[in-house]
Amino acid sequence: MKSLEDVAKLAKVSTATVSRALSRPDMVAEETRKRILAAVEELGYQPNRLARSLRQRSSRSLGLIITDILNPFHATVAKGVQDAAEKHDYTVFLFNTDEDPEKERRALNVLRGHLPQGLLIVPTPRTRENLKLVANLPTIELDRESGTPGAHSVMVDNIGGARAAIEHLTALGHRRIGMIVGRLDITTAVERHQGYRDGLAAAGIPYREELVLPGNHREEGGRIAAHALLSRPPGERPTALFVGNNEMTVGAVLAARELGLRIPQDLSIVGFDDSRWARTMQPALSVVAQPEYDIGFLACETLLSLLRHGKAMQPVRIRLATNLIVRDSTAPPGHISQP
Amino acid sequence: MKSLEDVAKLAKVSTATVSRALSRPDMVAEETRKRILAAVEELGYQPNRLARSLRQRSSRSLGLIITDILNPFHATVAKGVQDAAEKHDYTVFLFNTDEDPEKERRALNVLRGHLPQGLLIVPTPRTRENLKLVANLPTIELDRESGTPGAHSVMVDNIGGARAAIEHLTALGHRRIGMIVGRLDITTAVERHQGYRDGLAAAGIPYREELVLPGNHREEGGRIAAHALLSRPPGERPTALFVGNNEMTVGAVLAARELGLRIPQDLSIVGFDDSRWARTMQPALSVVAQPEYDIGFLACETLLSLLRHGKAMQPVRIRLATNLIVRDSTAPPGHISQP
DNA sequence: TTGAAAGCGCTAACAA
DNA sequence: TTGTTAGCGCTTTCAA
Repeated sequence: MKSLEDVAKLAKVSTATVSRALSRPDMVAEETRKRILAAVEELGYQPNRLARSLRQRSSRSLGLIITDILNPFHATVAKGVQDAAEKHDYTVFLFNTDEDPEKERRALNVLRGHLPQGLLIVPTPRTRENLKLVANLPTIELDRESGTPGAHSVMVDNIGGARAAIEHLTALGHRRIGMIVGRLDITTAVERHQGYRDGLAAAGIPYREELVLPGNHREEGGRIAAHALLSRPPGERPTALFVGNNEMTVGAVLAARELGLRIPQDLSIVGFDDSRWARTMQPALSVVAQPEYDIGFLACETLLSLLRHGKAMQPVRIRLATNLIVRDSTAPPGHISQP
Repeated sequence: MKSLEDVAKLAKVSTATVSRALSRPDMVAEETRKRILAAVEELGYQPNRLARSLRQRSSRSLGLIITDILNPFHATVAKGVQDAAEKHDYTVFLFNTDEDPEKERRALNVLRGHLPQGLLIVPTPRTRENLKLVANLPTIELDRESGTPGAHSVMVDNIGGARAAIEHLTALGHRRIGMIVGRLDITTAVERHQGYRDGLAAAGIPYREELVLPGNHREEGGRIAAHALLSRPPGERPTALFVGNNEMTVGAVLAARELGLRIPQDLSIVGFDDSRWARTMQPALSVVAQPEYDIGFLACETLLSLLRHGKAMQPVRIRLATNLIVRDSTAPPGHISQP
């Protein structure tokens, strides 16, 4: 690796001048600058970011901690973050927690050593505690909230989205609507559950606990919960299912198939979170779509602007709208009599 | 941030001793070490990795450059890499090129400034040239080859996988088998094409150029190519399609649907690369599965072992086996007469 | 507009 | 076994 000194020698100036030529060009004479840039070019010089960061006591980098890189939702969020960061010449350190608070803790500790300027994080249930490891690091929470007082966040309108899904179903005439909710220690699940209740209330349908089952946010959890709900006696079985995230929706669809229920004739399904899978499934799935990419992009832009303008601001809490996309998995109930 | 000096003061030793206590514990007296660790604990000290790396002139980090984080194949490879890296306490810098050589160049330049110890890269068509930016950086190519002489690589047996797919189809009785091949400037596409030819040859079926169409590795490219192949006159239309990657397979299935072709009655399809989509599609898709996770994990392990044992070794070229999974998208041709 | 010099936090000779 | 010291490559006073 070439260093500033190599460039300085070649351009016959001091290292200080080279440094200025690169980071504050207006402080260097036109003439000198040209000479320096030529030398940089000739040597293929790239600044050593470690040295720069060490000296400046902060690096042009951000941490990004997500819970599941294999989930297309998170992968897309990550892409939004990366694109925004790259635009501003920031490097992103990506960590994956698999929803494991212990992995999150480790990630935060490693991250700390890299002196990032800020952090974007999809919280786990212990994030509030873990964030103490990086106190004072400007942080934005994505998708969910950790409950940290004064935290910034970028989320979607989960309540409104869930409510829209339920209103769509009640408008079709469904009265017995089941929900596969996520883990109730994750705010998105709680909010979507709230939207479900609101939607029922708006249609004057009483809330029935036995129609709501938790799932672990994975395909298998959705499958098991759906099996339980759909195995209820004929008159008790939900005619429609609202599923709290993309992975569990896959499980629910598989369960319906295993039980020989046709969608939408025997069962209507609305999932949360769109995906190619939902789009190309047969029948194509009605879903509450989220602006995943925007969540990441906007969160990153917001964080960077927080960094620029000092962080003595009010907490930023952004809620993006969701979008109900009606496809072919929803129809009036009893379209064809139940088996 | 606390520094070594803070710890040293608290433990009443020199910074050098603290440094040793942390990185070479056996060089420090039991007694002293305990005192130091207590101080570390009390202060919540985390080493500044920038300073350490600057001093050691190399950081405990690796670069990972993939072409499309939104493609589950790549996301899974990335996860394999991350898991292996984490196991050895390495940090991964992840960059995404979107198959754009210019973005790749920028990524390499930024990466360079972070002094990574090694690089894992899914090449683009200009990687061979771009890699000059990081000459001497131990590098392993994943999934594809850039053509750099002496390069290390971890790939799958594309020829064998494709051949197995074709043999499966010919065994079912297909004679007119179309292929949607990828971009021929990417080695995987070339190899899968070769496997296709080999498979045909093994069954004594002549190769027909007009049955092979390129695609751009995206869903839309697959759709367009499939449309063209499947719109041929009845007696000329392929009875089976072999598609060169996961994204294009989605497009091919959509095209078949648009044309009213039933799978597998009217058309058999085999895709390359498994996915949840392929598994839960109806009919479930027959595919050549790749060990995505293992590609990443093994490549990372290999890179780290290269780093440990010096790099004066022979080029490492690992080929992992693929696995033909027969599901419901393949059947004998003319099962039901063509429309 | 430029240069000299100090120092970011750490590690690694070398000395004790 | 421990401490002293120099220095990784850069930025940033301060002085010229």
